[in-house]
Amino acid sequence: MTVTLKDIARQVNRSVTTVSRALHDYADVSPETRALVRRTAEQLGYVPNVVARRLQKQRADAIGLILPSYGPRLSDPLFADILSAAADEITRAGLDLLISIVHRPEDEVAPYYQRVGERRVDSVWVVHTRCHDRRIAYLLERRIPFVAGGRVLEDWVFPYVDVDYARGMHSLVSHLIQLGHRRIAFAGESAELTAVHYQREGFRHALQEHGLAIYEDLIVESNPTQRGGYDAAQTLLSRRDAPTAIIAGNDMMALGVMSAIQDQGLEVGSDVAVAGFGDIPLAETSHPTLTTVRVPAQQMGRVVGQMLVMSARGQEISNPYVLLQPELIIRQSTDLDLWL
Amino acid sequence: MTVTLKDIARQVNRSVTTVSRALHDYADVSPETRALVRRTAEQLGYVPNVVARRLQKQRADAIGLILPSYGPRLSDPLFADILSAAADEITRAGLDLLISIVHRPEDEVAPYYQRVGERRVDSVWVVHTRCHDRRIAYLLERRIPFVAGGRVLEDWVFPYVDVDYARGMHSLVSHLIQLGHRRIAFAGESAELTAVHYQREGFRHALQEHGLAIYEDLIVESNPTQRGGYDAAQTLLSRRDAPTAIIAGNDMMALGVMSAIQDQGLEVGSDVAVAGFGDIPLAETSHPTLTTVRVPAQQMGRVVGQMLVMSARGQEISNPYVLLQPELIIRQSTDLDLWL
DNA sequence: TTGTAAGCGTTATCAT
DNA sequence: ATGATAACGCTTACAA
Repeated sequence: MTVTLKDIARQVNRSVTTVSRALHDYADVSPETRALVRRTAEQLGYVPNVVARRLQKQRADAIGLILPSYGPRLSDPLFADILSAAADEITRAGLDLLISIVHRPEDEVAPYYQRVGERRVDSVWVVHTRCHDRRIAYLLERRIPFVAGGRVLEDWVFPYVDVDYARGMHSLVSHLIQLGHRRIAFAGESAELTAVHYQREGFRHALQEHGLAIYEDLIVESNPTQRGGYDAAQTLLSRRDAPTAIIAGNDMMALGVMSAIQDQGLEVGSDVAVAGFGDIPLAETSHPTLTTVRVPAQQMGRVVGQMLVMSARGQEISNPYVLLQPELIIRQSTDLDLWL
Repeated sequence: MTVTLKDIARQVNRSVTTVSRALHDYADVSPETRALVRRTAEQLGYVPNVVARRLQKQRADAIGLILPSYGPRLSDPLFADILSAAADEITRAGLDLLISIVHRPEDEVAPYYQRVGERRVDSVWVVHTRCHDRRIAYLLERRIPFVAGGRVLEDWVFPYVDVDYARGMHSLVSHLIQLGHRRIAFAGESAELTAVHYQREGFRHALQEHGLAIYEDLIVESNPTQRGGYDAAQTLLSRRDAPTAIIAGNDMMALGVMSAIQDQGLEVGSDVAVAGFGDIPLAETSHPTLTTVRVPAQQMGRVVGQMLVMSARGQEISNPYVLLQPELIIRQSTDLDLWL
């Protein structure tokens, strides 16, 4: 049924070797043979068997993404954009992108070793890094090629792409302070996550720099969902000395924060300012529109995709430590006068 | 560096054949040998090379998802949930799920043939089916194993999982009519999509059944985004004889519809009723909360995943035509009295 | 310019 | 109960 090099070879009365070389445009094949082989291959509908090639080349030509079900959800718009862009880069390069889901934290490292050991993939993509990430330690220890979406707080050396959350947070807090806010809160996901760690760091640093007090009870942890934002805001607003501004770790949380404020009969932007991180499409169309720190998701995806390709090919990664700069997008939720 | 069967064989002084059989629990291996082999494999850290196995078995043990960049976005919450559940089923079965992105409609069929021909995948998953879908025609013609997420309007026979949009729409329209609405609009994506076709069909059918006129100019097409819903609502509301209820093809569009209504100074739920399809998390937390036809995304994913696994294994699919029933979720956007 | 032969790591067939 | 041999489809020394 399926056509192999052997079939072509028989047809054109040449050896399999010659056919292989002809198809790969080797110089030491006569033009006539090359043409004949190509024509015949076309005619017979030859499609190379990549599995055989992989066995011979000892390369899987594939990249693995292991997605913790407790980690970034595919439905997270930002992550979806990153993933799309990365998948695009990877398929463009002729490699496969394999996705698998892992449910329990205790199973989170084994799949990496397994997939690489089994030769399913050449390199893996680690997402949602934590400050002290077992996965990274494991991969480094076993010398498994990988690229991380995010840094860690250890002084380990490995390729990563990350966003400068501290800087983004700094410009956001400065913006709020300029508007006169003195009691600013931050609600983020677990501080175990490197991203959240840097958000908190930027938060504290900005307050300090402006000579403002840091109220630790205004730094809270919550789920990275709209619901999580809602709950956190409720708690914060019920405090005596409630904050006049609430920053959320991501835009979905920020939308939840806005809901909570509105449900208390307060006005977002005047009574309480709100801001998020990400700049998902909803940020622009919410009521009021949402001030946010834009994360360059597509660029992240492109870059991480390219790095993964190099890593999978065993090439040196040209620029292995990439820190992308976010951009502050000011909208109505911090400044109602804005009519965008 | 990497341990193969040969290494184990040498170590235990047996043939490669025996080692292979021992590891696969064949009956014709002595208990001692089996134990010895297992122990040694463990000790040496043997990991089977699936590429070699695939070549020998002539199976890729993998499933391909080819995602049109103009089709369902990964960030579509519903699709993300379907995909997660399917990926879970697939990896549980020991198969790989490969994702690739295709950009141009003219390139949308070739990748299927290529991936299967190259033996990268055994079976493919077609999403976002259209009424007359070239992809399905192509796959059937070439006898490529596949499972479709959605039906077509041809009388072709192939395995699919779909949602009964017509029925969902019917109960939604009935609900609105009961509330007294007579001018109901529907804004959906292109009617080329089977899902939208059935939504329209259910829409017309429900009106007919209740003896109401069908105003064709209240059936409009728009992008499946919040923006698309916003624009469609603006157009609809500017008509003389504007509708008193607007149904959107999905929840994101419905949110856009709500924004447009609010921006015109009208109240959602009293002045104009709004409903969507999907029941994404945002539907429950929007202001007002959104009436919607719940799509059982996770179940869809599980089912399609299981079907793909059977298909990839060359097994007969036990129940190849699955039509899942949606559920009407009534919230404030059609009935402001509801205090949920 | 072309061909022969070996090898990638596994499984299957057929002996012993 | 075990082993020798071939085969899966391809690439690549090496030889001619």
